[in-house]
Amino acid sequence: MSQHSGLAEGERAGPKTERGRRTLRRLLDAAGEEFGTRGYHETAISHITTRAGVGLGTFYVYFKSKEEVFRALVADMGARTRHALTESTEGARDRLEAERLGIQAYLDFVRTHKALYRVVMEAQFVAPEAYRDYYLTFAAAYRQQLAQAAGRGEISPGQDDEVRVWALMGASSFLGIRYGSWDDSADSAKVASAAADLLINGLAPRAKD
Amino acid sequence: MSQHSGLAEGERAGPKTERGRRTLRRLLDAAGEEFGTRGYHETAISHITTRAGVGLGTFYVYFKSKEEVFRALVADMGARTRHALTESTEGARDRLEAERLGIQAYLDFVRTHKALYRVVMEAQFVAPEAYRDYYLTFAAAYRQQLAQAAGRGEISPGQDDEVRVWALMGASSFLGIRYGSWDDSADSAKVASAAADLLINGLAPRAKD
Amino acid sequence: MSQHSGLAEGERAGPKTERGRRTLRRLLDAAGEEFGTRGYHETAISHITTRAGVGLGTFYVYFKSKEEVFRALVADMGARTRHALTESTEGARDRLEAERLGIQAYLDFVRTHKALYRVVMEAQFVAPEAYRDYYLTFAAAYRQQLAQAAGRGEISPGQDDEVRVWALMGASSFLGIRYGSWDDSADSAKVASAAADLLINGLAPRAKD
Amino acid sequence: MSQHSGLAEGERAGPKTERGRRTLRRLLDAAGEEFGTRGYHETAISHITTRAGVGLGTFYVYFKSKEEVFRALVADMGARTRHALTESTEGARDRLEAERLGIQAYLDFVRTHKALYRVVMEAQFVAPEAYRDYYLTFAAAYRQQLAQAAGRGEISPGQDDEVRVWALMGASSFLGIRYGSWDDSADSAKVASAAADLLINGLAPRAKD
DNA sequence: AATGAATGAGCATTCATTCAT
DNA sequence: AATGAATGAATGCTCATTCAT
Repeated sequence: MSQHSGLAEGERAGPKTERGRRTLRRLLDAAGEEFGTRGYHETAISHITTRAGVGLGTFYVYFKSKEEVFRALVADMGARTRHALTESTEGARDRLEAERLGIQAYLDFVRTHKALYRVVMEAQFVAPEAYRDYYLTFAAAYRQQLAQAAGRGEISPGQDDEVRVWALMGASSFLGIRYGSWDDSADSAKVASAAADLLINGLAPRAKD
Repeated sequence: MSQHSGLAEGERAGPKTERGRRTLRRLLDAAGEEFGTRGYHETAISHITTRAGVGLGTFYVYFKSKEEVFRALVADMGARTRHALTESTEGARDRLEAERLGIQAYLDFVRTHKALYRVVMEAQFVAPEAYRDYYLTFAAAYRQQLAQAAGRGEISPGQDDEVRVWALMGASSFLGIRYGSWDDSADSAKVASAAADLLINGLAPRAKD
Repeated sequence: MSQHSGLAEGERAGPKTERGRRTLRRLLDAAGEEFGTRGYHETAISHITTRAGVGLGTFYVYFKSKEEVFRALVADMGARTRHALTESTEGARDRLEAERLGIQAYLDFVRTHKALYRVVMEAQFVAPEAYRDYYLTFAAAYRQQLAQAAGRGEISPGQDDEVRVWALMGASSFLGIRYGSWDDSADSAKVASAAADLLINGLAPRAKD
Repeated sequence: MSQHSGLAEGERAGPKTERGRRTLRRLLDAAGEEFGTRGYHETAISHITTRAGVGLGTFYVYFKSKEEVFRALVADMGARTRHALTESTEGARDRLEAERLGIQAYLDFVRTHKALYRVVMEAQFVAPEAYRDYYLTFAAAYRQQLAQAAGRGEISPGQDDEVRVWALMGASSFLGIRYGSWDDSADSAKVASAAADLLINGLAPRAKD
């Protein structure tokens, strides 16, 4: 689903030499780290190049602008997240189990990629189209999963899949903020379990209650 | 719960004269509009004062810094949102109905306060504590509602109310982005209904299915 | 014909305080000096503000950009030159005498305004429209003088006044470079006399020759 | 007087291989085109090498600096202009006719070499010595022509040949700007005729008037 | 209370030039 | 001969904030 190229789609021909490729990767990593910790506006290009251990001008050999790296990072992050989720739910028995596994995988992913996660969030204001793309791509794939699962009878048909998808993404996203970014001390399996319980069975009182 | 004072809690004593109060309100409104449409970093103090029709220096008579107005705006928005939600769910028969009403009210609120809504979102990066406060305050009240409702048997006890609250806030929040900010053409009652159906009954296949 | 305002036409409302007016004038003078001696591209805004004795940011209180001061300077110079020429030829008996007086006045003007003169020349490349305007305005006025003089029989009608005007402006201009900018040791009256002799009587052999 | 070598006088030994000579020519042509259309300061070496279809580093195999190519271009242009003028006036009956032919040839030359002509003009600010040389060389040759013609009685002796030469060059130069660069729609023969009439017969009223 | 002028730290970006291959 | 990667000095411009009036 993605080769983790680190290169945004539509990028112009990459570096020709091995050295060039190494520099590019360094720059990308440094940018992710800096943007992710200081935020877009507090990050100066010189912060990135210093961290990457290259000269200031070198940055502009690889990127047209500050925004461009940022966008590349967001796209890269989208591909990686989708990849992680796909992998984590591969072994699920059915969609309901996949939901739980997905939430947990997402939490863990956020925890291990805090910096890049922040980049995605900030994209909302720095590169809105990139942010939109991120979630639109996500939503489209998610909807398909839901439709297929409904077809197989694994989940209820629901009233509107687009609405369900956004509600589900929102739930995970906020749990990611609360239990991934802000406080990562909770047991992610338990959080995922409690969340899955809500999303699978709903708020309504159960028979046994 | 709030008188829509437009003044953040903890604000130092307000203006003494009527003229002063008017200037303050103008500045606050202008700031909301500017921050909400151009974003924090693209907004210059001069944009705000120009829109407010006052001199540049006047801004600093009323606020200590750019961030301060921003924070005041976020706090104000939090109070207003809570107020709107409280009002909207007042007539609900039970918690389940309140959920649906709350979602719809939230969507409508976002739609009618797009600019200020954006301010809240951006607070995540501009004034993280304000953003945290916003949701923490929200979450606390929400948890209480849930606990009381569970006590009354209106909803299932669930595994972890903190988790449920964040999942529910996330769902609404993303629906707010999708159907409030990005595309406000959909029927908010239908969206709320579909969302409430998911959150109340869950994804799991129903008896009738 | 001009009030030597130092302000380009179309300038937005000027400074409101006396202090502001003084700062503007200082900036304008400093810019003229710097551009005139180092050239546009070698001049940094900081050179100008340092010379003017104001802070760097102050520059941008009065001008929108580096190019804007430059253009203001060109326009100002145009007005001043026209003024000087008008004055110098006021007492002339007829057009022929006016030509000689004009050339000499022009030489003297260039010599005493070397810096600003250079600015005009460089405008050709920095602000072509300003340069065009400069000469177009000049040419229009000059043509009128010629037409009136021809009507009075003071000069021959000629084949094409536009051509004559440009040839005459070119002649003066180059003499200005040669005897004004490059080498100002020659007697400007003699140069003007020799030039006027050529332009009035032509190259053709004279009767007495 | 020149073989249009494209190489400035004083250039260090040229390329040894045929390939090298071709690269040099390409670079020179590309530089002329770029400098001539974008101007010196807007032209980056990379523009030149891209247009020439060679690598960036290659430029420095052939030129020591950006200014060096520029100067080479100016010198080349001087040689070519002189050549064109010499050729155009070869068949003239006398100096007066040569003047007219020269003006027309100059106009036509400017029109067909707009880019390079701009380079010469800009030399005034980029490489003043080159510009000086250009006109000094010109002036020297012109003076000689005038002196000889005066000796032959073809033109009046005049008061000062240096002055005459500069006035004449200026006239042609400005006509070149006005009717060569800015507006090349006029009939160059007519313009030359009107200009020659002025320069040959002067402004003074004629007998027949 | 109101304001406009002044400020300078800060930053993105450009580009001529060098150099190892 | 050819080149692409690397560099860092240089600079235009923005803007939050201060302050004298």
